[in-house]
Formats: sequence, structure tokens, C-alpha cells
Amino acid sequence: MAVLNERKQKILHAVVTDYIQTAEPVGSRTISRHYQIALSAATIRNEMADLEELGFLLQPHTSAGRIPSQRGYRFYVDSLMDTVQLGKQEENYLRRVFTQLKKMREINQIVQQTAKALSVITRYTSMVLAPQLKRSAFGQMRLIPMNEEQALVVLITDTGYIKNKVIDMPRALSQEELDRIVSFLNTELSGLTISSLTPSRLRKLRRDLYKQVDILDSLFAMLEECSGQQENKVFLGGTSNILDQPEFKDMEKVKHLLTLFEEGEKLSVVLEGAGEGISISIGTENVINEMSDCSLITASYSLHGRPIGRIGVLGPTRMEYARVVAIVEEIVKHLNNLLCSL
Amino acid sequence: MAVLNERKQKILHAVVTDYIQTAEPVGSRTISRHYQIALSAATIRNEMADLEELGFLLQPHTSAGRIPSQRGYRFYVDSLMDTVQLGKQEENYLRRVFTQLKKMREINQIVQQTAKALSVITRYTSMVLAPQLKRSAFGQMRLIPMNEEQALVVLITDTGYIKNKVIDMPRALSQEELDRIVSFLNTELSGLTISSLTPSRLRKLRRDLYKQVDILDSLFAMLEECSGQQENKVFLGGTSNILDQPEFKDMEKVKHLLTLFEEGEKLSVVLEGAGEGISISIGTENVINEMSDCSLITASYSLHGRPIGRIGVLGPTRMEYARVVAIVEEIVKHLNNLLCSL
DNA sequence: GATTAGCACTCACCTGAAGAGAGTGCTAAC
DNA sequence: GTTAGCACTCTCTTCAGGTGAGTGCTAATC
Repeated sequence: MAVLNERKQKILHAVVTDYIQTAEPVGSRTISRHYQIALSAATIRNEMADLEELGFLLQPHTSAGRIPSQRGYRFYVDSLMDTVQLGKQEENYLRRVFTQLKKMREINQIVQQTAKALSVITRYTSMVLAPQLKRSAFGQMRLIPMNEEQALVVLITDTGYIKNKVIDMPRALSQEELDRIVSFLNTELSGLTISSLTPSRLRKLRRDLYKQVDILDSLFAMLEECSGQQENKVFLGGTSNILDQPEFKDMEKVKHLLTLFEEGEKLSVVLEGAGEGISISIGTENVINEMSDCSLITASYSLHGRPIGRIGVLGPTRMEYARVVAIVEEIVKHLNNLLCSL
Repeated sequence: MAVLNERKQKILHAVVTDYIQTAEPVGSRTISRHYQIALSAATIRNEMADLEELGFLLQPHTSAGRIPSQRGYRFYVDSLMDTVQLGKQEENYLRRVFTQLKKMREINQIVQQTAKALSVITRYTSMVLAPQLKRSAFGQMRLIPMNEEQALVVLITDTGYIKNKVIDMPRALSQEELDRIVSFLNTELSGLTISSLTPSRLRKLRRDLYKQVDILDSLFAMLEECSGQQENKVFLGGTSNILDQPEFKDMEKVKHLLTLFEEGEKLSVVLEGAGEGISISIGTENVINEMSDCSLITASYSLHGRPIGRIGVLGPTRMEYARVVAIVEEIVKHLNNLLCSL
């Protein structure tokens, strides 16, 4: 891939930033006027024709200005994008939100409210992958009998995440029997990550506890379920914000996206896919078809230094990358801090 | 209010049903043709002019057909609407869904999935008010120490609903102390409805337990929170379905609705407002401004005979009332059955 | 007196033509 | 290598005319 000379980079930068602001194809005149490029429109036209040939720009039709191609955005994000400082207002808003959130205890709620704040401040749609059980370590487990046939299992991870599940008891067990089972499991499993609770490992445990086998089936079924990926909850915020984007004035597109928003499973796949740091996927780089007009900026958040979920912003490919990256980074910092203090 | 003669009723009925199907203003010719009314178009025109004067019909513009007014829909719903049988397909679908749901244990999940099914089958947006803690009775409570400073409270209602909350412990308490507190509360509170746990009642209890007072503050704070209306969670299904309705081709309207969908608090108010049986509110009969173009059909669902939440369908005022009513009734029947068997 | 046929009229909607405006690509001059 | 000039392209808006569905009114009919 030929590297672009400085002038082409400047022009590409100008096209991208202008188009991000206006959502209108950018003409050569606009660039020579509004950006500090001491060149005439004609020269810029030539350069733009080159950029188009190289695949960084697109022309919606012959007599229109240029818009960035997906490749154009990619180059902008990788090499051209300036880092942006948060505004005073935004900083204050975040500070206020997180002081409020400090009062909350439930991690899911905190994360959900964070998503909301993220959508408010970015004016895009936000998505959060809720804390994933399987990334945590086993903490302790309790059994609470509810009646003759059922008991409530409470599983607490080392990260303070709590999961309930009602299970059937094949026969009534005395409190002592239950206590024995539970304390055995607690010592055996303590500190293991949930995802390491593979069926084979559970089978081994079962042999050791052979005498109380009936209830174990139910208990193990629950543990297995936890180590599976069932638990990938996704919260959304600001879904109506997409309607403000001119690229979504087309009902069909909106419909596709809204439908996607209802499919938590699909969304969680997208969010899980990325690595650990901040990640930007543009247009068709997203695996999901419905998102081929969108870009997604995500980052992991952590509890006690261990990444347990992801938070991100979904917008049109024409998204204000620089601003959103700054905001996401800042919000993750806040969120990590807050979660640590729980 | 003048009662309409039979002929006017027939015509109104024809206009409403036709408009519900086509979303187009209904002309006099259409009615004399397609409906069994042995009258010429001209006569029907006269009657329609009367119906308009009486406020049951509206004319979008001079040379268009008529559409039902809000009052027209109201009359239709109250007096004209036929009862509809569910189709074989729909019945089968519901049966299948609920056989699936039987495997689930968590009531919130069941209710949420029911909402989804409701939206699929009606092709409108569905809303469910999740089971309300405050309508249930206290069952039992457990305290699980997590570390030196924190403990997990698990509250189980008689309806099998489970609520977790992490609380701070002012000082480390031994397991025995905790057990004593909890077993005291369990016997004292057993069988009371959550909403009856008023601050004054809690104060009285506190006096009796004066010795262990530190932790009680946290515990009582939790109980108070439960008896408050915090817990009004609303689930939505099929939000993208509104986009299929021609009356929502206008982006502004969609935007308003989507924004409303994000405000759970507002929605819960709407759902809570209605009585116990099936309830239909049309257009501006809904308290919420954003819903003045919509109609909402809701019904309560119950656990052990006690209504604990509401389920409903939101559509345009041009909604297929008869069909939706039939579906909602059927689904509530299924749901009640299922919840009973938990 | 109720019903109907006939007719002029209204209004939304579609279509096609004309004109404006933005921006391009190419050529020739600097 | 850069720029000015110019013809050309293409979209978008506007407007006029035509079409069709449906009405309200009047006069004839049952």
C-alpha cells in the first residue's frame, strides 16, 4: 500500500473532518477555503482524484464532492486523527454522573447507567456488555431451601457479582446435608475462574461427592450454565439517537438496526469479539451485516484489574471518532475506579 | 350522547374495520361495495356526513374519504367490536412458546419472553410491567457475609421472586449474630406484604431488636427500598414493529416514541395506572403525551391468584383491537397457568 | 319522506420540464 | 508543478398540467 504524501494526508484529513461535521460531500473549493492548505481548488481537485483512485475517497456521483471511503476512515483513524480534550462541560457532567453512581451497589445497574451517560454525552447509541460471570472467579456459594422441592442457589464471584438460580431438589434434604455439600464445593472451587469449570472437571468433583449425588446434578447444571456463554447481557442507551443522523433517514436502515438492537445475543458477539484496549471497527469491518453502515468504538472495563465486560458507542461511519474515543477512554477510567471501590 | 341508529352503527363499523386494514381514508363507494349494506354510495355519504358531525368520523381533507375519530374508535371498542377467535397458527405458536418457557425458572425471564412472543404474534410493540416486589408477601430472608464489611441480603417472597442486595456492615458480626437477627426478622415479617413494610412498622421492629442495631439500619434501608416503587421494571418487545405502521413514517413521531421507550419510569406509570382486567386506552386517553397517536391494550397477570404485573400491546390508534384483545387474553391465561406451576 | 343518480367541484398525487447550483475534469497559461 | 477558466454533468427544487378518488348538492325516483 502506497503511503500518502503529506499533502494528500492533509487533504484527506480535511475531507474526513469536514464530512464528519456536515454529512455533505466535500468539494475542492470548500477545502481550499476553510482549511489551511495554500493550494487552489484545482490542485486539490487533482489530489482528490488521486485519492479516489487510491480508494480513500468516493464520489457519490460525477458532479458531487467527495466523501471518505471506509478505507479513508480507517487511514484517518490510524494515522491522522488528532487527540481531543474533553470539554469542561463534558468533564463536569461525567463527574456528576459518577458521584451519583457511587451510591449504587449493583454492578449491573452501574454499568447500565454508565451506558446511558455515554449515550447522552456522545449523542450516539451506546452499548455495554454486562459483567461476564465466566470471567470471574468462584467466590462462594450458598443454598437456601425454599420449600420441599426447591432451593435457591446463590453464587458470589470474587468480583462481587451475584447470580441466583432456583433448582429442583430430587428429594428433601436436611439443612445439614445441604451445608455439607455447599461447604465442600466452596473449598474445592474457591478461586477457580468460572470458565474453567468444564464438564470434565465437574465430573471429577462429582465422583468425590458420590454419596449426595441427587442434588449435585442440579447444582452442576447451574455451574455449567454459568461457564457457558448464556450470560451475555447487553444494555443499550440512547437508541433513539440514531434517528438524528441523516444517514438514517431511510426507514429500512433504521428498522434493521432496531431489530438488531433486540437481538442481545448478536450484539454480545460483536462486543466480545474485540481485544482488550480501545477498538474501532468501521463499516463492514463489523461482522454483523446490519452494522455495515456503522462504526463501533469499544473498550474493556475492569474489576480489580481483570477485564469483565465491554462498553462502546455505535454511530454512523461518519462518527466523530476523535471525540468519541476521548469520551470512551475517560468514561472507562471513571468506571474502573468506581468498580474498584465496591 | 345520542345513541346511533343501527344503520349508522353498521357504517361506522365498516369504516373502522376497513380503515384498520388499509390505513387509507374510506370512501362511500368502498363501503357500499365491500360491506353488506344495501345502500347506494350517496346514502352512505349522507350518513357519513352525519357521523362526522356527531364526532365519530374525521375527514383529512375535503375530497378524501373518512377515518374514525378517537371517539369513533371508542364507540367501536365499547359497542361494535366482534370477538375474534385465535387462528390455528397463532394457537400453535403460543403453545410452543409456553412449552419452551416451562423450562425456565426465573420469573423475570419468563415474563420478558412472554412480551417477546406477544410482539411477534401481534406485530405490534409489547410492554410488560415486571412482577412487582411490593405486591408480594415477605417469604424469607438470608444474610450471606461476603467479607469483613459487606454482606449479601437475599430476600425471597412468597411468590418466589428473589431480590439481592449488598449492604455494608458497620462492624464485623459473627455468623451467630447474623443468624439471630435474620431468624428474628423471618418470624416477625413472615407473610406480610412488602408494601405494608412502612417506615413506622419497621421502627417498631427496630425497638425490639435494639441490641443489634448497627446492621439493622442497612437491612431496613433495603426493606424500605423494596416497599418503595423503585422496582417498576418494564420490558419491551418488538419495538421495531412500530416502524411497519404507515402512521409512523414520520421520523419525529418515531423519535418521540423511541425516546419514551427508554424511560422505564414513565412507562411503568402508564402500565400501573389501569385496573385489573383488560383495559384499552385510545389516543389521548393515555396520560403520556408521546402516546397520543397510540392505543394501548393491557391486562394483569397473576401469581397464585394475586395480580403482580401487567402485560400489554402498544400500537397506532388504528390497531386491530379485536385481534389484539383476543391474543392478550389468551396469553395472560397461558402466563397465569405457567406462573402458578412454578 | 327516504333513496338514488348525476354532476360539478375539490384536493392530493404523479409526471415532466425548466432552471439553479454545486462541483467536476480538462486545457492552456503562468 | 500550479492555477485560472470553462464547458459539462448531475442533483434538487419548483411549477404547471393532468389524473383520479371522493365529496356535496340537486333533482329525479321509488
